[in-house]
Amino acid sequence: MGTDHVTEKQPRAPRTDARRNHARILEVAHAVVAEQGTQASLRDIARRAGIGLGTLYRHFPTRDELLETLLGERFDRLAATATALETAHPPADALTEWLAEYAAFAAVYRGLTSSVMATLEDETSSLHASCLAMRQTVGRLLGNAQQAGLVRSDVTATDLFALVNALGWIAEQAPSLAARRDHLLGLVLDGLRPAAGRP
Amino acid sequence: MGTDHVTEKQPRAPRTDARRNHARILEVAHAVVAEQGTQASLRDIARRAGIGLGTLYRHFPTRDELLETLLGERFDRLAATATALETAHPPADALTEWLAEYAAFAAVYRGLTSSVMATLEDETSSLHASCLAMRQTVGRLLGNAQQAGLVRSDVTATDLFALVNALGWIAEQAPSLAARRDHLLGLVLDGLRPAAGRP
DNA sequence: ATATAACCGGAGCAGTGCTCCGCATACAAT
DNA sequence: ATTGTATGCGGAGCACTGCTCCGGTTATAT
Repeated sequence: MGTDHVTEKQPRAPRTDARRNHARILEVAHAVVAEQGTQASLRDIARRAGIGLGTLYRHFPTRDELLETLLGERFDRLAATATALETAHPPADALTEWLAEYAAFAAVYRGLTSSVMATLEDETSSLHASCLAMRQTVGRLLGNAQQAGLVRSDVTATDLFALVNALGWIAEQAPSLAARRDHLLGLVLDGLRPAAGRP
Repeated sequence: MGTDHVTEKQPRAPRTDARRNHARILEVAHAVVAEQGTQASLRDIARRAGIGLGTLYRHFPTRDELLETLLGERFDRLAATATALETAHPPADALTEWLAEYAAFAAVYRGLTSSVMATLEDETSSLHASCLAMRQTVGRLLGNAQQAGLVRSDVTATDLFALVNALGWIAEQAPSLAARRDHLLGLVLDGLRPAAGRP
């Protein structure tokens, strides 16, 4: 049973119009989400992409799936940034710098923080993997800082992630608070430093 | 122009059915909001109260108005608690104790934190007044703690409110995080303490 | 008993997420 | 070039949301 040609089980490549629509959806979705946040209307995205709603839903059956494609790469890049910072900076600097970077990113995509938190909780989410990977990478930075005695040992990566996302949430609530984002981040980070006579 | 009777401009008391519905709405709304959070469907509330949607909207033209009646009293009580703590405890204890109380309250009403933050920003909201009053009262506690040198002087009441609401937000995101709420509150509070050689 | 102001309740509008399926079409085989 | 069909398209439709508007009901004062 061996046909000469490569006709094993090629499921046939997607049609050109499908590929075109796929790309167009991502293009428009990026713009709309940057404008209106992760809660943007999918109908609106379809309309602005000049395609039918059904088409959008076939390409991305759930909102998460769309966000995954939209954000997955960014998350991976943030994880890579963490790894880079790990070798190039002393532990404490690496951690604070990454957190600042993440906060800046969260400022662009409104609603991202909620999505991330929900995703980390929901294992069936398609965004789960990339979020978890990112958290684990940051967990290494945290571990380094703790080993160096620069961060309290009773702080988990989950804690840290929750806090930095909460700061992102604050910034989303009001422009005036967004301006104080760095200040608040500083306050929180000070809370993570070990004090004399504490674990 | 002086009629003997008291017919000056009495706008006439509300009808008994109106009073009954008003009370019933509040009763049901409390239950539903406690169950489903502040984003509960108003249609659902009307349905469960056994009244028409129009009736609900006439009694409370906006969601905020309903929440105001539902939460205003609680807010006032929280403000009163703050005043009580101010005289009964040393500055730092008073502040931390109040914050813990607020966090506990926020845990009951899901979505409350978002409402509060939005309300503080929106002066036209009917909840604005009570929220602002509460924040100002807490601001006094904060001022005392700062004067006693127990809290950094560059922390504003707005900062503090944002942070404690953010902690409430975290707890809403996942049950597992709700369990660590007090721990996270501790972390944040440590960040507020002044360090040597800092303002 | 009656007049009427106050009140009730739901139909209706515009929006949302999401499903389903008849029809058009890109592509392969002839 | 023609034809067959798998594949993809797009919108009608369902169930929900917040909110408005108004014809019919009813409590209350006369």
